[in-house]
Amino acid sequence: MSVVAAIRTATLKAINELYKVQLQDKDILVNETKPEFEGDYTVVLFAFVKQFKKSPDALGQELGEYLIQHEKELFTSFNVIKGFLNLTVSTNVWIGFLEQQYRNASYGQMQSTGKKVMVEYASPNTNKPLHLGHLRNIFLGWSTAEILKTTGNEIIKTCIVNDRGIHICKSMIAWQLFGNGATPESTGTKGDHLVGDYYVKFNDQYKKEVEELIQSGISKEEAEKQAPIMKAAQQMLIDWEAGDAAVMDLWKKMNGWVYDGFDKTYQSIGADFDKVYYESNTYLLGKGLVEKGLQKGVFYKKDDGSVWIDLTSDGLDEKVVQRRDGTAVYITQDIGLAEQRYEEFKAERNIYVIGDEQNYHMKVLKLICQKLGLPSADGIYHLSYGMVELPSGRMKSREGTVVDADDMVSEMINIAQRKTEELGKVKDFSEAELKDLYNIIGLGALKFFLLRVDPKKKMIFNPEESIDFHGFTGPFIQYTHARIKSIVRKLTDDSGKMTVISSQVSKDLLPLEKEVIATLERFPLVIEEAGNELNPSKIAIYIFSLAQTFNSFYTEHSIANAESEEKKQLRLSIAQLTAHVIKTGMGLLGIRVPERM
RNA sequence: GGUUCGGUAGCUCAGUUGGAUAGAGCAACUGCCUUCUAAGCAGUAGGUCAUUGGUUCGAAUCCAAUCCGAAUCACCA
Repeated sequence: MSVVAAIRTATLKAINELYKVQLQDKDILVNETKPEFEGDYTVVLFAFVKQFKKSPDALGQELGEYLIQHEKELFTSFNVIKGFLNLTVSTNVWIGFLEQQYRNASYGQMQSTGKKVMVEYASPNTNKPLHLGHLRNIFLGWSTAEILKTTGNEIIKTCIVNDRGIHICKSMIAWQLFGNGATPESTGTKGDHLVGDYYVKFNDQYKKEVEELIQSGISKEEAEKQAPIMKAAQQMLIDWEAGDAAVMDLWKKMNGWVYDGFDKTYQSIGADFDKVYYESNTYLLGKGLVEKGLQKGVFYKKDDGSVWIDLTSDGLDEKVVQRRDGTAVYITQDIGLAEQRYEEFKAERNIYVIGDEQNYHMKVLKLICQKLGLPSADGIYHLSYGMVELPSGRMKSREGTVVDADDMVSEMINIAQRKTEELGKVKDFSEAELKDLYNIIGLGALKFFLLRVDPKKKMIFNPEESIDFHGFTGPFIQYTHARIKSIVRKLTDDSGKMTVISSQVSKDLLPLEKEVIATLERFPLVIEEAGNELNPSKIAIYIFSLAQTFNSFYTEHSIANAESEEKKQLRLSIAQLTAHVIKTGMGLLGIRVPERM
C-alpha cells in the first residue's frame, strides 16, 4: 500500500474511533506538505469542520494526537496550522520502502486486470508522408498503450490505413501525367515522399487549370468542377471501384511505395502494430447495419432513397448513413469496422487516438453504435488530442507548410550529434555506439517535447527555435540517468553488488534524501493516474521532477565519499532506484535512456 | 448562427478536480567545475490567473454574463 493510501486509511479509522462517523476514501484530501511547513503529507480538515462541529484547530489536535498514539509505525510527529494537519512520516517507512524496492526490477508494473484494450493510432492516408501531427498521434497512442499495459491490461495496437479514395487518385493521376515512370529507386526518393510530391503536383496543376477557366469567363465554382485533372481523378476513383485492372495495378504499385516509406519511418521512431486494417477492405462494411438500423427504426429513409439518423434529440444534427446511390459513407464504414474489430478481438475498450477536429464525428459514431445496440458501443472512447500548429497557424500539406516527420527526426538526431561532439564526453565510443547515442538523444528530445503537454491541448511548434536540450526536456532526464549509471558502475561489481560491503543502510535521512525517496514512492500512483486519464504527460512531468530532485540531492551530497558506509549504501540504493524509475518511466513514453552520454 | 474546447510570467506549459504566500522550463541577470559527468546546481527578477458579477470559511479551479481565439456543424474522408 502506498504511503498516501496508508494515511487515508489511518485517518478514516481515527475519525471512526473518535467521532463514530464512517467516511469514504475520497472524503480524505491528502496533499504533499508545502516545503515551507514541517511535515511530509497534509490532511485538509476544513471539510469535516461543519460535520463534527469542532474548530479546525481542535479537530487537528485530536486527530493528530490519535494518529501519533495509534499509528506509531507510520508517523513520528504532527502540527496543525489553520485547517491543515501536517504529518511527518516515520523514517522507517521510507527506509523500509527503499530496502524493499531498490533491487526490484519490476517496480511500477501492476497486476493483471485480465482486461483487453485496443488502441488505434497513426491511421495515415497513403497520398503523402507523415508530418509532425502524425508524430504527436503516434507517440501519444504508443505511450498510452504502454501505460495501460503497465496498469495490467492486455493491449492490441491497431491502425486503419486510409488507402483508397479521391486523395490517392490525385497522386496517381499526377504521376501518370508528370511522372515519366519515376520510381523510388530511379529517383532515390523515399516512397511516401515520392507519392506525396505528386499529390502536391496535382494541386499545382489543378490550381492552374482553375485559374485558366476563370480567365475564360467561367465562375469559380464551375471552374473547380470542370478542371480536367479533377475530372480525371474522379473518373479514376470510379474505375478503381469498378476494379479496372490498370488502375488497380498502379494503385497497388504506388501504395507499395508508400508502405515501404512508412515502414522506415515507423522503424526509426519505434512504432509498431499488432493488427493493421486497410480501408480498401473495410469500406464496404456497415451496409448490413443500415438494414438492421432501418428495421429497428433507428434509421429512416428519405424519398430520394438516402438513409438518415436523427440525432437532434441528443443535441446533434441529422446525419446521412447511406447515400442515395446506395453506397456507404465514412461513418457507416466506421460502424462496420468497430463491429468487425469487436468480433475479432472482443476488447472491452477501444481507444481511438484521433485529432480533436473529429470530436463531433466520434460522438456521432458512438451514439449510433449505442442506438443500434452493438456490443462494441460502450467501449468506444475517443482519445482526442489537439493539433500541432505553427506560429503562422495550421499546417497544410497542400500549401507546403508542413513539418515533415522524417526531416524532423533527422534534424533532431543531427542536433544531438552536434551537441555531443561539442561536449566531447564519449570520445571512446565506437561508430555504432555513437550512432545509437545520437538516436537515443535526438528522438528522446522529440518524443518528450510532444508528450510533455496535456494531449487535449493544441500545441504550437516553432521551427525557428529548435527543440531544447536543457531544462524540462528528454536529454536532461537522460543525462541524469547517465550520471547515476556512472556512479553505479564505479561502486558496484558486475553482479550489481556494492564493492564496499556494508550490512545495512543508514537509519537517518537528510531532507534531500527523504525527498527523493518520497518522490520515488509515488511512482505507481502516477502511472495509475496517467492510465486513468490516458495522459502520458503526467509521467513526463513526474519523471522530470524526480530528475530535478535527484540532481539537487546529487550536488549536495556525495555518494562515493559519504560520511559512513551506511550512508554510502543508502545513497547508492536511492541512486539505483532513481535510475530504474527514470528508465521505466521514460520507457512508458517510448524514450530510451543511455548508460553514458 | 448552433455545439464543443480553450485564454495562467516576455515565450512554452504545470496547477493533485474547491485548500496554505499561484509553480516549472526557456529567455534575462548573479554565483558555482583540481572531489561521484556543469546536457548540472544555487539564487535574482518577472503575475489584475481574459473581464465583471455570484456561490462560501476559502475560487486560477464551480455558476452566470461579456470579450478574444480555435475546431466542428458535407450524400469528403
